[in-house]
Amino acid sequence: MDTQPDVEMIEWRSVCPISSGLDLLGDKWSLVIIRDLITHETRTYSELLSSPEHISTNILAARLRVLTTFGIIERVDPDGVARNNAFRLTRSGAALRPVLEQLATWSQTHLKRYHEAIVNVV
Amino acid sequence: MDTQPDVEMIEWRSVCPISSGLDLLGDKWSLVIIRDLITHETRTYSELLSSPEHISTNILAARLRVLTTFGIIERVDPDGVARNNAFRLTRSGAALRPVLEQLATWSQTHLKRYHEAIVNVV
DNA sequence: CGAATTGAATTGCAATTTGCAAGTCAATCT
DNA sequence: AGATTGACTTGCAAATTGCAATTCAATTCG
Repeated sequence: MDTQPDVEMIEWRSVCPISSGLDLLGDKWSLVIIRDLITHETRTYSELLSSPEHISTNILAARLRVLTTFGIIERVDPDGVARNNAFRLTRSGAALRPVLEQLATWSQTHLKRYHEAIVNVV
Repeated sequence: MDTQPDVEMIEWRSVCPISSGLDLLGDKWSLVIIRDLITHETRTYSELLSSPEHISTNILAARLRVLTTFGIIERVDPDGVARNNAFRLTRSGAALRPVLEQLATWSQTHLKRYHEAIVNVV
């Protein structure tokens, strides 16, 4: 991951919208970050770090950069001091809500037998 | 990945259904395999290999094993000869269709500006 | 006002995962 | 019977992930 990630960084495996969505978001962390921003509106770097899944600092920074590059999240007050900045979903990012809702619904009904502590959020 | 994967192989990062779904399916290949089985009902190993995304043989075998372990796919004619076997979605796997539909819809509307060749499937 | 603290990262390195190429092995065609 | 095909497995290199430590500027504290 470079310091200035470009939109060209992603290799689209095919013209399929499903595989293309996964080319960008198909990893263990991106949608967790987006979940936090759906439930909390805005979150700072350290608030995102404090989520129960324990993302590590370098991975968080890298994902935030990519998500920003692709217009899924944006900084609040981007010209102020870094310390007080936070991230929020763009229109595009907010449009992922139905994807997460469907995933949550599926997990709640089909994963409970393997992971009893799983909770219902939808 | 062991030869006989167990349900214990996955470490659930939290009790959140979204992160838990991603613990199992949050990689670049699982949902691509599931997409193929949604659109084709049953597929053999080599048919899955021939998809345009070009999964490699070891990754495909590993993912099929995990998806089978978690009851998302199953073999057709599991007692026959391996050569003629194929995979198909279980009820649980078929229930992922809305997740993929929502992802496809999102990609079609929000990824086209970065990946012009993306096609509409929903 | 200077020192310690905090928030937002970056860097180095080890461990894990991914991916390519080649090999295995049993079941069919020829 | 020999070659081929389908379904994998194995070995190894490359890329990614994750942990720990470090940096660095902006507050807060004494």
